[in-house]
Amino acid sequence: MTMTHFPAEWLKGESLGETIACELRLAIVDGRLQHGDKLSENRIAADFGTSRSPVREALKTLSGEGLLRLERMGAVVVGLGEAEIQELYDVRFMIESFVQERMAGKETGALIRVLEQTIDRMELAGKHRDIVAFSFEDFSFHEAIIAAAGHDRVMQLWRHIRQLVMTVMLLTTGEVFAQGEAKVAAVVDKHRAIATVLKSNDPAKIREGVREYFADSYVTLRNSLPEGERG
Amino acid sequence: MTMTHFPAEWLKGESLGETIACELRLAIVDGRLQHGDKLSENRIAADFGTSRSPVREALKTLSGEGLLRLERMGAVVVGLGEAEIQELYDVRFMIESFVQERMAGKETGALIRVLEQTIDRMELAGKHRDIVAFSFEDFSFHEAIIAAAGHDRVMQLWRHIRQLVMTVMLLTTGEVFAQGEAKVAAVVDKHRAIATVLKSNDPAKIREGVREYFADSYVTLRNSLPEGERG
DNA sequence: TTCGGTATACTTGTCGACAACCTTCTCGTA
DNA sequence: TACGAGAAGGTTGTCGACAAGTATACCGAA
Repeated sequence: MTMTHFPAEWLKGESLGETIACELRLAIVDGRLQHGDKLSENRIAADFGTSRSPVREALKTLSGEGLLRLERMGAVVVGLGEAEIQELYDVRFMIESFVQERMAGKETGALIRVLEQTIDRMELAGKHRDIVAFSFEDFSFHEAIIAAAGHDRVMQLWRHIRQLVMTVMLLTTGEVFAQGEAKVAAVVDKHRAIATVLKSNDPAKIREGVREYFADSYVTLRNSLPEGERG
Repeated sequence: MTMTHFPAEWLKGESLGETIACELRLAIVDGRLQHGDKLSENRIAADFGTSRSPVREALKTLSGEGLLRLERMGAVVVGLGEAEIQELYDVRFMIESFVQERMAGKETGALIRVLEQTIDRMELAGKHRDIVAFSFEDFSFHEAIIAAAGHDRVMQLWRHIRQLVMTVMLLTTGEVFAQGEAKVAAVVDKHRAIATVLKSNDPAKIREGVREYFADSYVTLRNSLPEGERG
């Protein structure tokens, strides 16, 4: 699954800086840019045919996502190896645990409806083998849950990793699709399970459901990336 | 406690963009810039006597910290009211819980030594009534713990709020000092308690210690800001 | 050969300028 | 008066240029 360009419809209306950030992010996540590579603003600006300003903005964004470090002399790629992806799942787990446990007492009817719609669209995208649509719905599912908590500052944390999560999902979805329809269906089911425990409004069930989801996700991921994809 | 300028020694060697970010951050946190205020890059650049480039960088940074929103037309201040500060404590609690529980099994000797040194310096700064030094040690204490976990991505999350936390500490420390020596000593003791539970290496004790620390911190905060300080 | 110093090329931080866009105010018209 | 078109001012996104600082390469001397 080679994906040399970020889906154009995902960055409609975005600024040049955002676009460059998305392209560079994808290049880092899929391994075209590897750990230790040094990037120069001038060089990237030349590659993209822009001035340094948007590149500068993009590098700052990516640095904020932890994909690279801004040093005195050039930006060095940190990359996203297996350990880093595990860490990303740790953080997602931490955030979703916090958010979902916090939602135990609240009215979740509206959220549940949105989630079920999202899952249906996800299932449909799975049938059409539409990687971009599928991963987008997957992403939307989790973002909807986090947004529903109404915790501005946790939402802010999420904003710092959302694009990265989206990009990682885009690539892992490709791997999942390559493993056949059963695997795709399993992913859909996992989301239905989350929606179900959320509907139960039982804190213990929710906590366990989230824990299970992420434990399982990491296994899926680990199987998806047998050896390549090192960043 | 009016503090119209960010401590100069904290931004020695920082770029103009960082400096402007720190000054604006302080202005937002201490309420000189209030919720809903609109900021213009041109205006701020004129105020600071710089070009728009560093201002732009600063606004992006502050937007990343959630202190303002970048809209089509100007940046609008989100501010830091009581609810937002509570949320900030939520996030700190979430991060430190994750980090400290994760540290239960590890060798913490080196960390403990650093923490004890830090607490000693904190106590000394308290005796000298040195607000800047005291809050800096307070900040260093928590950052040292988080850094010791060795979890790059959680550290990355921390980076997004560290400056904000530092600024909030700077102001709350002023309030604490105003409440007399006993209160200052209590804050020092709370840190000693954290170091102690960490030394115990007992997960349950650690979890409870962290919980207690933050529960207490929020009470302290609430008492510190009786009605003013709205952002 | 190895070490020290200088020149060189490249890097970032900052600046001022311009174009495209949005908002708002004003003015002419119904 | 009410309303719509258009001008005017303000805003961001992007650009190219310059200065200051740093790593590197090179060259001469010991």
